[in-house]
Formats: sequence, C-alpha cells, structure tokens
Amino acid sequence: MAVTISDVASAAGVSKGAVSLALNGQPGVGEETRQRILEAAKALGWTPSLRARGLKSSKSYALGLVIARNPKLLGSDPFFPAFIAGIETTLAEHEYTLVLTVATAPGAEERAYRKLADGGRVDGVILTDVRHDDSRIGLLQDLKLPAVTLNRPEMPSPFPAVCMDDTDGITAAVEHLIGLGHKRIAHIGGSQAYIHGRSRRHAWEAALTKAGLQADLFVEADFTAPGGVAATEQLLARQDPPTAIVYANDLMATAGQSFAQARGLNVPGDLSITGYDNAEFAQYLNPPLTTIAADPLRWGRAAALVLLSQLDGTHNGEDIELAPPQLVVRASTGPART
Amino acid sequence: MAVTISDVASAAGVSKGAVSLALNGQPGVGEETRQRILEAAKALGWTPSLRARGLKSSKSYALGLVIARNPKLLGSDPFFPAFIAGIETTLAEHEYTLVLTVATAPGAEERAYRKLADGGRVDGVILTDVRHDDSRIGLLQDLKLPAVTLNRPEMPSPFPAVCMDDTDGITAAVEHLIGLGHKRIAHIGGSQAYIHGRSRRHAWEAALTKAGLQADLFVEADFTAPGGVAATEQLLARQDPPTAIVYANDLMATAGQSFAQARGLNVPGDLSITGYDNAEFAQYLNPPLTTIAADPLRWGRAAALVLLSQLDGTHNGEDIELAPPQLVVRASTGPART
DNA sequence: ATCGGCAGCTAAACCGGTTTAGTAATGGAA
DNA sequence: TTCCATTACTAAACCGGTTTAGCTGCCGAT
Repeated sequence: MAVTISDVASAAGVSKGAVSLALNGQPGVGEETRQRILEAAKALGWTPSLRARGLKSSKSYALGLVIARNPKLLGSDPFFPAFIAGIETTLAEHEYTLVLTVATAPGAEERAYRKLADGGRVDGVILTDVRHDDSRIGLLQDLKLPAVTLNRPEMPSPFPAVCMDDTDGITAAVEHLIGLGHKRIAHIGGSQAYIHGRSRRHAWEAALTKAGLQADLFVEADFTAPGGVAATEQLLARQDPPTAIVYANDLMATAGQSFAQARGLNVPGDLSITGYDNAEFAQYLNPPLTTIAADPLRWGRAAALVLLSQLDGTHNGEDIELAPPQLVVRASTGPART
Repeated sequence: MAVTISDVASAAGVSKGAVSLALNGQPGVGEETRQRILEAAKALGWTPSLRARGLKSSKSYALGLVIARNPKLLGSDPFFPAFIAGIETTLAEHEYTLVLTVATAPGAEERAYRKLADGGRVDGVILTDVRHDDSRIGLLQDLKLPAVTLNRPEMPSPFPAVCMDDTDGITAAVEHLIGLGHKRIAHIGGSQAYIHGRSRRHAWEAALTKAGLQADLFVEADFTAPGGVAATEQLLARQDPPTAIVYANDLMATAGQSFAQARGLNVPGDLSITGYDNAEFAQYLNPPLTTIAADPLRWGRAAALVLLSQLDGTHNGEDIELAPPQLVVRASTGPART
C-alpha cells in the first residue's frame, strides 16, 4: 500500500480532493478529468485505504461473529460453516468483511465482544445461540454495538431478529412418529439454557399433548455425542423405555443410534430415531438418519443483510421470518414394535 | 466511541501526546502524571481507536483466512473449526483478530484475497489447502501480503511453512492393515490437486511397495461423501476387489462404509476401512471408524504464531514441524478374510 | 555566574483519506 | 455592461491517534 491518494493526485495533475470526488462518483469534477483520474488510479494500482476512510466515517467495514462453543463439538456441527458461508454471500456484495472469534474458555465470550467493540473493530455483530437470560444483549447495549439476533430472545431486546422457527420441524417429526404408531416418544434435548433448546422441547411437548400422549420422556443433554449417549442410556434403562427418540441434533442422534445398536437394539425395528440439522454424514449412517433440514446458508445471508441495512439506517425495525426447517424422512424411523 | 484521546487529555489536564505516551508505557511522562492520565482514561472508558492507530502504523491488527470450499462439505469437515479455534488461542493474547472469508464460487478465491489486501484489511494471511501449482503464492507476492502456508508447497515459496506430515499416519494405517493380513489394500484419495491429497497417496504407495505389495488400487475422489461412494463402488466392482480401503478423510470413509454395508458386505469382516481426521462422529459409526487423528487446533495456533512473529520481524525464516498425526484403531479394521 | 544536559511536558506534523469553504472561470439574464 | 449562478476545481480542516521537534525549569559541572 505504498501508493496513496496523493500519488494519484499528482499523477493526474489534480488535488487530493478531486481524486476523492472522482473515485466516489461525486459531482464536482468534470467528466474528462474524472476519466483521467480513474486511469491514473488504475495505472498506479491504487485502492483507497480503509483505515483512512474509516477514520473519517467512523466505520470499520466489518461485521463480527463470536462463536462460544467447544471446538471439538464445533467440528461436527454443520450449522456454522454453512451459516458463515451465508453471511459471506451477502458481504461479498458489500464492502464488508467478517471478523470471526471463537470463544472457548468461560469468560472469553464477553472479552471477545469487548475486543470487537473497543477499538472499533466491527460495526455490528450477529448473535447466535441466544440463551434464556442472555447477558449479551445488555452488554452490547452498553458497548453501543449494533446487533442482530438469531430468533427473538425471550427477554426484551432492541435488536432486530432474523427468525427460523424450529417448532414446525419437531412437530412434523413427532407427528411422523405418531403416524407410525409410536406411543412412547422421548426427547433428548440440548441445553435448556439456549432458546432453541427450549423451543424444540416445547414443540415436542405440544405435539404429544395434542395427540393425547404423555410428554414425560425428556432428558436434557448438551448437544455433544457423549451427552447423547448418556441420555440415551438413561432412557433405555427405564422400565417403560421409549420406542422412538427425537434428538435435538444429529450428533446426539448419531451417538444415540450407535449406542442403541451396540446394546443389540434394531433401528428402527426396536427404536426409531430422528435428528436435527441434516448434517452431511447423517444420510450415510446405518440406517440413514431421519432428520430435520434447516437452511443455515439462507439464515446467514439474511442475518447479514438485516444487520447491514440496520447500519445504514434503512432497516424498518421489523423481524424477518424465514421459511421453517423441513422433516427429511429416512430409514432410521419405522413402524412401532407391537 | 464518542470519547477520544483529546477528551482524556483535557480531563487529565495534559496534552494528547502525553496521553499517548502514558498509555503505551513510553518514557517522557512522570510517574505521577502517568497515573493521573490512566485514571482519567479508565474513568471515561476510553480505548484507543485501532483505525487511528493503524493509520499511523500502517497496520490493521488482523489476520486473514480464506476458505475455498463447498459450504456443504465444510459442514462435515472437522478440520476448519478446530483450526480456527487454534488460531484464536494465539490471537487472544495478541491484539489481533481474524478476518474469515468463505469463497465458494470459482474465481471468488482470488477476489477474496484481493479484498483482504486492497484496503489493507489484514496484515497477513494463512494459506490452507495448498495446491500443486498454487497460483495464490504468486498472487500474494504481487499483493505484497505476508503469509504462512500449511505444509511446504512443492513450488518455490517465500513464505514460512508450518508443517504437519500426513505421511506417518497413512503409513501406520497401511502397516496396521498389512499386519492384519491384508494383501489388497486400496486408497481412495482426495483431489490430487491438493498437496495433502498427493502426499497421502504417496505414503500409501510407499508403504505398500515397501511391503512388496502392489499399489494399483487407487481411485481419485474429491473428499465428498458422494465422491467416496462412487469411488468405493468402482473398487468393489473390480474382479479383484480390495479387502481394505484407506480413505483420505472420514467423510468419504463414512460414506464408503455405509455403501459397502448396503451392498451386504460386513465391515470389517469382508472389508476393512480407515479414515482420516478423527471427526467427532467417526467413533459413533457402526462399526466405529479406525482413523488418523491430526491436531488442527495446535496447527492453527502455530500458524498464527509464526505469522505474527513474521509480521513483527522476529521470525527466523525456518519452517516449523509439528508432531505428526496418529493412527487411532477402532472396529472398522480387522483381520483379512482368508 | 554560566553553561550543558536531562526530565517532563506541549505544539505541531503526520498517517491517508473525506469534506467543507473558498476561488476562478464561464455563461446567461437583466 | 453588470451582476449573479453555476461549474470545476483547490486549499485546508478534519478524523484520532503517534511521533518528532522544541520549550521550560532544574540540576550539577566548570
């Protein structure tokens, strides 16, 4: 970046101001001069420094994303890569980049948001994995950092939300199982600290209640494979074990299915299983996993778009509602044993 | 960021320069004054603007990572999340952040690097998935963007490399299979455009040759699940099908294993299978997958460290060699059928 | 008594852009 | 012919830091 606006200015025989006007398509320079300036800029290979531009405009031209997850778990989560790719499809068309932070240690999350806010590293952040009583929304207000949340928090939040309702998918899964004759349908949920952990549980409960079945087979797990195994073991040890289990994600479902098979159970003969996420590997299991396919790419794209429009003041303040995830029926679900 | 250095200066009754000196621990201010300034800064909640600081120092305090992969595939790849988490563990201790770009469309990759270089958005980049005749290393030299590569490119490269040799792991896998009595050991490789696709193939070849076996059962695939299925089908259709297949990653191994089982083959009774990556789901397959465990977290940490030391001029120019990946034996490999 | 040197601080230049105020030239209307 | 408006441009201020040059007051050495 040795070449600056002054170099271009003197090369074109004009002042710095004229170069700036020409570059940004502002009126104030003649068409002929504008062309001469643009050619000089091209010849010198000049691109304006974002730092200098941002200094004047108080913008950083970057969005932030903080992921607070165990890296080991993250590696099997199909959500974030696709979500991030979605963000990128939006940013590719806007002079913005994404600053990503992975916060593993406890307390690292808040530090991460502060780090992004402090020097003005980002102009806004996208909040994923919203929790029940999420301290981040207060924090971000303190830091005066604009944000978008994935789904609407249960607490009051000044930030627009981009929503994808997971209720429908879980409802469809439960109804699918009921249609197959299952009466004892369990749910192994993710952490209930997350609002998506809760909403999936509530959807499962509601669907069972609506069908006149009891919603008593719930175990809270943590979205990890070992957690899924432990929860599955706990359910299968009951006197009245379930004939079907609705898992809150594919990783737990995979681990649970494997565990049940190792116990000598046939899937789906003895136990039907559903997941959530439609991970790439899910269709290559034995049997292939019935699961719920969200569209994280679209979610990321929409979230970035809303945040950007929020930043330039063109957002109308309303939440966005995206098309809900769909049930994908494969071979891990079958008729209930009679 | 309404509060600036001038506010702090007037609050402490000193000049801007004194505040700067005090903040950065430079000599030139008395101890008493320094304390007064720091207190004023704390009271006002002032943190210096990175933009302004960077304008003077010509630094952005950010590193870049461009991932050129299909998002769908990315979602099942355990490498990048852990690798990124590793980068973060280093950056957390150094006033740097990570700018991530996912380039999906062809041609988007070069645009991504240009976008990072142009406005001076990052001070350096980490190059992953190095290819055989990688155009990026020339590009980065043109852009004058410092870099670190993962493993040493086959072509001349001015950038330091952080290496993790995948040879040992593959060799160990092949020797493990030979020890189990296998004679016909195939390899389903990733794209040979990648140097890690090539090195894995060469390691497989070398191990077989060393044992006096023929290395004729190779199929090039693309690291994807459908690709793994197609390659597996091709191998199993041969007149002399393999009794063991060494896959270049877990996703292809998973898909291949599932395909073989659907064909009625017993794993490992009829066919032994090994993967690469040690994805979280790999141990929850049926049977659990024998695979090769790398340490992407450590790799990311080391890569970021080398790049940072390169940026501040303290790097000695030598490549770093990390501990090689290890074979993890599980139940997808067993004695050869006789 | 005078001078040199140093500690402690301020003023101002500087980084590379954007933006505002101001100037010169041109054209049209009165 | 005079005056005003408009166009095309320049000079300079500005963003918020860092850094250099310079100033002041005090000390010890000559």
